[in-house]
Amino acid sequence: MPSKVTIATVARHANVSRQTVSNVLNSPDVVRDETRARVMAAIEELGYRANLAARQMRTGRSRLIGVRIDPARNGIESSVLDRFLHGLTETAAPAGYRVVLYTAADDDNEIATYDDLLAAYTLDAFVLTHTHYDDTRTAWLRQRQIPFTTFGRPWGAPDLHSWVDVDGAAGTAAATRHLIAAGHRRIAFLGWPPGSAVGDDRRSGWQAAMQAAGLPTDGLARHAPDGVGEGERLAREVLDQPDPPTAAVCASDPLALGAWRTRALAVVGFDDTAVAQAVGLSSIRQPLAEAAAECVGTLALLLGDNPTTAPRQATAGGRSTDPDMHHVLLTPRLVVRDSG
Amino acid sequence: MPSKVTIATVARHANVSRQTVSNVLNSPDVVRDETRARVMAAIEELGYRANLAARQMRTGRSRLIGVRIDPARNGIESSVLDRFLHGLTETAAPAGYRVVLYTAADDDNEIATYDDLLAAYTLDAFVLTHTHYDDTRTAWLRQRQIPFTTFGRPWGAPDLHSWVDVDGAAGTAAATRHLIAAGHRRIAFLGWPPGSAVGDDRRSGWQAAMQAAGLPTDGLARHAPDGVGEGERLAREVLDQPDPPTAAVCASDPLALGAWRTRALAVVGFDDTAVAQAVGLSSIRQPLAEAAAECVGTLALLLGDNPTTAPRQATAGGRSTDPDMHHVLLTPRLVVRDSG
DNA sequence: TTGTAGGCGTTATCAT
DNA sequence: ATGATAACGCCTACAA
Repeated sequence: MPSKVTIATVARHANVSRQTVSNVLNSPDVVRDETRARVMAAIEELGYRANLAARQMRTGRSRLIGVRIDPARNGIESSVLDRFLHGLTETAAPAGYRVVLYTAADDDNEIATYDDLLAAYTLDAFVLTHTHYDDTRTAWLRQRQIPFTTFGRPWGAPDLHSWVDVDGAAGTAAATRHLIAAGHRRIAFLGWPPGSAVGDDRRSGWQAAMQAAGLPTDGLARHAPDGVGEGERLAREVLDQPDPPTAAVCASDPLALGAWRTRALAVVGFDDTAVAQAVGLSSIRQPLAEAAAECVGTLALLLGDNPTTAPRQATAGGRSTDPDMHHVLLTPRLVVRDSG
Repeated sequence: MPSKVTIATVARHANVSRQTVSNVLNSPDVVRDETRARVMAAIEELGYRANLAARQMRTGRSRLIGVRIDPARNGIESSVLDRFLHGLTETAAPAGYRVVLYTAADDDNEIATYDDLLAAYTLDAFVLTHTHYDDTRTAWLRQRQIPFTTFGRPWGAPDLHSWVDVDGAAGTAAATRHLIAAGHRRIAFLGWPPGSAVGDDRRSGWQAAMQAAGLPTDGLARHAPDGVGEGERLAREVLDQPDPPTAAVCASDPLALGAWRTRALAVVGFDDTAVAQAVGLSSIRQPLAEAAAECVGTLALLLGDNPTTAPRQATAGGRSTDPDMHHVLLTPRLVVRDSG
């Protein structure tokens, strides 16, 4: 039973005091080489691992990071969060952190959950997803000085915390340029109703790329809630007018799939979901693993981990009062398939 | 700062000793009504929450459950695990447990991770997914008496632990009967190469239903690795023979989508993924939220939680040596859409 | 450089 | 029924 190996066991085994063992772990440079080697050998041999609960009582740090998991909403978007979550888990582990999941119905509910998670489990930090206009969560966390970063910019709010995001506008712009290069001149945009931060951003990329190419956008944008049926409807709408488009940039894969169904448009979707892969839809793919890694890196910074220190031992420093905010904007990549 | 409220604070506030507060929390029946009420009021007023790290040092229990998260393999299956994970997180919380994520490349790697998670974080239990033939993980856990349950039966191995699963054969049987009722007589099965436990199971349901209806199955089964392209190829293969089928039951949505593409077969897929929903594929849907809830229930049993006790206080009993094994087999549901 | 002495917040044991 | 005391494993002074 390896769990019974404590720091005292190691100390006895290496003929040193418990304190020396602790030093080897937390301040290796303060102990003599020969001694350190002996202690390390004992640790190895005994398969010792520091008990985090005990450590936490002293340090107040749990090495646990909270992330929300959402229900598979439209059923289609899920793969995005899924990949992000996997990336987070994978990069957090070598940094000495583990990911704890929670669910929440809305912002208020999520804040209550923070409170609970903080009080009971003493989570070290949170990664927030799905940032939106009037996001109340960030203020709550900031006020309490809880370390956190968001996957998503602080839309429409002052820029007061670290964040990581993917440049949606750059994605739709790239898609638009790709279609222009393929010879299209009339290119529509099918997106969500104005007012969703992410949706507005994606639309702006199309608009900018069109304007940069000297192409008109009047009457070429249509908006509806997400969905395949809606996508098809919007597509027929733009097609059913004088001088119809020959291509469409879409804010999501479902919308794109609907448009693609008409077989009358070249189409590019967004998020490169399983659906796009399955039916051969061109789509814009977010670098989610990278985004996750950046989130972990940001948190490590916030938590005062020394990057040069070995993962597991990295404990020392108290969390600095206000490290520079970290802002990372990643560029998505267009995946070209049959649809355009 | 609510985290500073300790059991001592409450004790002072209620004019009792710390121990009495602890009793109110862990053995409510041992304390006088009047006292309990006073303590509860203090707890409420102060917003006290037990510190789990400290509790863990005494009890050895972390109220943390480990679950593996996989990379989005084929990119299509992800939604299944995603929904399961969400269900787990959601039902674990009211039971007083939180879900911790980890990744692992293979069984050996996963076992090493158990070791780590157990030693460092003292996880209380694990939920294993993706059980398979020659699964080495369960033996390791059993040997160490680590509480766990699997989502998936112990395929081809002695039945020595609790598990929850969905009856795949029942699903394909239902799909087959549905197609028969719709008038089909020649019904193919498109699945994965023999040797995958889940795949073999799904095939058996089709076979049984066909035989029960007195219909032949000779030459109507085809196997290939998962994928849309493969599905289409298999479909053409069965169609390209004398007396071809008019319908196909498939082991997965990608295979079904490929078959559906030929427009020559009625088709039913498996897992009701986002793809099926998007393109209107009939598919068999696993009750993943229920499965997750059953897993949590099983673990609660294994961990000796008293179901009648309020969630958060439920701590008392030591884990009993060998509670009855829990086996739950859930029935999936056929979702009928355009494809058959 | 190494050892000794608390104490983090809980719960279990044992008195009262 | 309630209260004092010890102990879980670790880390951080401080002393040697």
